[in-house]
Order: sequence, then structure tokens, then C-alpha cells
Amino acid sequence: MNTSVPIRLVLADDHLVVLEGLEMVLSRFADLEIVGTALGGAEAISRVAETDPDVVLIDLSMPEIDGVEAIRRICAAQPHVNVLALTAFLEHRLVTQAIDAGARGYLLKSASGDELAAAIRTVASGGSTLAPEALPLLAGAPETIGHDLTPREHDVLEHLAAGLSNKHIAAELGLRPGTVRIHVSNILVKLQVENRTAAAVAARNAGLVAAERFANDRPQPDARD
Amino acid sequence: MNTSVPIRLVLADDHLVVLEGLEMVLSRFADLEIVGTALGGAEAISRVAETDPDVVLIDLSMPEIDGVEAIRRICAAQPHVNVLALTAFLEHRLVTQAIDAGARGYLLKSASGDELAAAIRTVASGGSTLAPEALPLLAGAPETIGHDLTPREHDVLEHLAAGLSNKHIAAELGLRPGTVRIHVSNILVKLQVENRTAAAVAARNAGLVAAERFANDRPQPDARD
DNA sequence: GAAGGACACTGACAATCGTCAGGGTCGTTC
DNA sequence: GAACGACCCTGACGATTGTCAGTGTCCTTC
Repeated sequence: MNTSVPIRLVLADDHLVVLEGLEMVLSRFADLEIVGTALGGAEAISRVAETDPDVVLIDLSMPEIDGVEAIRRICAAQPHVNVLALTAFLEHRLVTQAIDAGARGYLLKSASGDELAAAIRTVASGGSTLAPEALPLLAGAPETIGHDLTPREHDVLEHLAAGLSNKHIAAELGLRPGTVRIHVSNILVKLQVENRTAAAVAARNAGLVAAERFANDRPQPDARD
Repeated sequence: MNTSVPIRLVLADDHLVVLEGLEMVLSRFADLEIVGTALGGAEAISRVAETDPDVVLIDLSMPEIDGVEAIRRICAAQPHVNVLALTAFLEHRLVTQAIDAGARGYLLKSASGDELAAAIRTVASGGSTLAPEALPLLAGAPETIGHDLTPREHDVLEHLAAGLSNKHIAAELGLRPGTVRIHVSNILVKLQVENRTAAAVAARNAGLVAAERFANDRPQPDARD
């Protein structure tokens, strides 16, 4: 029996061929209707605003406006829209941020089309769903490292992870170098590492700072004082 | 370019839903015949061995046996098979490594299904193709940085990028700390950076050292609740 | 064999980093 | 108001880092 109305769906993924693929995979299911697609976060937000769908399936790793930010804005503007986050990699920060931003579910791209459709139905009916692989990340405390950083420490870490010296960080933030040193020292304790280089690596691995996917640009402090 | 025999194709991607999507997108084209799919590098190798296809479309970022290694083995075993590399991100090391390993082409997932099909046809007929975005990475010298490192410098960089101090690196390599300092100093010059932290970041961005993408493992996908 | 270059190593300073022992502000609790 | 804790700031001191000048080895070239 056809339930009266199909689930209206918006898809967002910055990889065109993946987006096309998702579209075709999901169009197999009679109870799902794709009312819009988007190639980026900004596009996703406006597409959702236009079509007011039941469910949004959104990739988290997108340039410019990333998935988490898009989820946040969509949930703020249209709280009745159910958001399902999709991503290629299992990352603690992404899972928690997506949930915090308002996502009703979190799924990996290693799921099958059937699993995806099932998750969409669950989310559409007001339920929530989580990739089984994501559970241990939320349950235990395997990756709670660095989540107790103060705002200032996060500022410093951001610059530190770009390779700046304490002097440059101080100039950038309008502080004394000695002050920056203390922040760095506290960061080392909280990240459980021995020195700033290890901190930079750990911060990137834990996703505490934006990691440049593309190797093209290189942050270079204009030195020579 | 209408031929009686379709192009026989093997697809490999560790994300099941993406793999299904690619399969459906490409099955639209009458001149393409998908003779096998694989969820990982090892599976790709054996699938190619079994089916002896014209073209292999292979994702580069796969766990265990990654795409580059798979390409290398496929090209070694079956040199007549044309390999087309596919990846989500534009990374200098991946492009060059894929080409070195024997790939006839390099495409981004931001390509459309049509572009993908066109690239497959080009590669199948003995040509080669490259994502337009990948060209500047190979053409200019924006990322030739660090390719003139001596073996010893590479050893040191490997440890440095893991966050080790000079003293620890010295102990690890059986050197004096002062010696390590000189290697580090030379590395800084060659990587065009100011300090060791920036060197660690640059080395990872440029793919000069193995960068574990995420801190936690990836359990095997399965199940539906 | 001599000359040259690339590479690895080392000990000496100066600059930078990380730790220590403080002080200041703000908001909460008694 | 006093006490408390969280956060941010600062100068002084040892430890680490990065630079400099210099030695030894191996390999190629003349």
C-alpha cells in the first residue's frame, strides 16, 4: 500500500558524482521523493528553505560553509526539518558537533543504500539513528582530549597549529609572548603532549583545528621585525 | 566512438553507498559494462585478476591496502589494464603517487557522471586524462617543496613530525642532539619554514610523511538496528 | 693522486620555548 | 561583603631549539 505521501528529501554533497549516485540509489525507493539537491552548504540552506523537505541528508565535509554550520542554520531556521548527517570518516569531533548542531542521525558512507533509506525513514518519523560505528565514540571517553580548552587557549592553538612562534602569536592576539607561553603550556597539559609540535599534530588529528585538506596554500608569517 | 564491444569496467571504493551510486550512474551508459566492484584495495586486485577488465576506476583513499598500492600491484600484474584514479580531495602527493604507480588518469569526485564516463572512454582507448584542477599541482613548482631531502633528513623529519624532541630523535637514531639540530635546520630551509612546528605541519600537508588521518580506528561496517 | 661536491656529524653560542610563582578581573556562592 | 573558582595576564629562570663554524667520509671528475 502506498502511504499517502512520500518522504520529501533534500541531498547535499560537494562531490557531484557522489550526489548523482545518491540520487539514483535513493530514487529506487518509492517512498522517498528527492525534491532538491545541493553541491555545498550554502546551496543546501537555500534549497531547504525553498522546498521545506521532511529530511535533509547532508555531507559534513564540505568547503566554505561546512556541513555542521549548514545543519546549525537549517535547524535554527526550520526546526521541523529532520537532518541526517553523512560523512566518509568517523571522527569524534564531527559526530558530536553534528549532534550538537541539531542532526537527528549520523551515518557513514560505508553504509548501503538500504541502510541509508532505513535511516531516512527513522529520522523522518521523528526518531534518531546513529551509525553503529559511531556509538563507542560517544559512549566512552576515547577522544575527549582537548575538549576542555578555554576560548583563549583555542585561539592560541589555532595559531600554534599553523606553525607560528609565540612572538608572532602574541603580536596576532595583542598579548605578551610570556602570556602566550602560559597558554601553550596549559594546552600541552590538556592535550597530553610534551611540546608544541606534538600539540600541533594532535590538534589536527583530533580535529580541534581546521586541517587544510589542500596542500596548495602554506601559511607563512611575514617575519622580519 | 561507437563500438560493438562495451568497455569492461571494475569499480573500487570503500564507501558502499558511493560504490552503489557509481554503479548506477555509470550503468546509464550503454557503452560501459560493469564487470566487478570492490570495497577495498585487496578486493580490487583480486576482482581485476578475475575479470581482466579494460578499465579500473579506483578510489585512492582506502584503508589497509590503499588505492596507490592497489594501482601499483594491478599495473605490475596486468599492464594492459588501464587504471583511472578517483579521489575526493586534491592532494599533490596523491596525484603524483597515483601517476607514478601507473594510473592513466586522475579524477575528482566533484566531476559529474558524464565527465567520468568521458574519462573512462579516453583511458580505455589508450589515452590519459587528468582533472583540470590537478594540473597546476603538477605543472608549476608550488609543491616541489621538500623533494630534495636527503635520506637522513627524511628520517629526522619523520620523527619530528611525530612531535619528538631533538633529544629523543637523537636517541632513536643513535646521534648527538647537536647533529639532529643541524638536520632540522636544513629541513627548515628546504621546507621554507621558520620552525619545527611549521615543518611538521608542512610535511604532513605535502605528504612527505605518513599522516594518520584520524586518531581512532575504523571498525568494520555492518549491521542495521 | 688531487680537487670538488654531497652528505653526515659535532661542539659552541643566541634565540626561543616551557615552567614557575605570582597578580588581576569577573561571576557565583555563602 | 567575603570567599571561591575560572579565566586571562605577566616577568624571571632553566631547558630546548636553531645557527654558526668546522671536521671527516665517500664518491665523482679531471
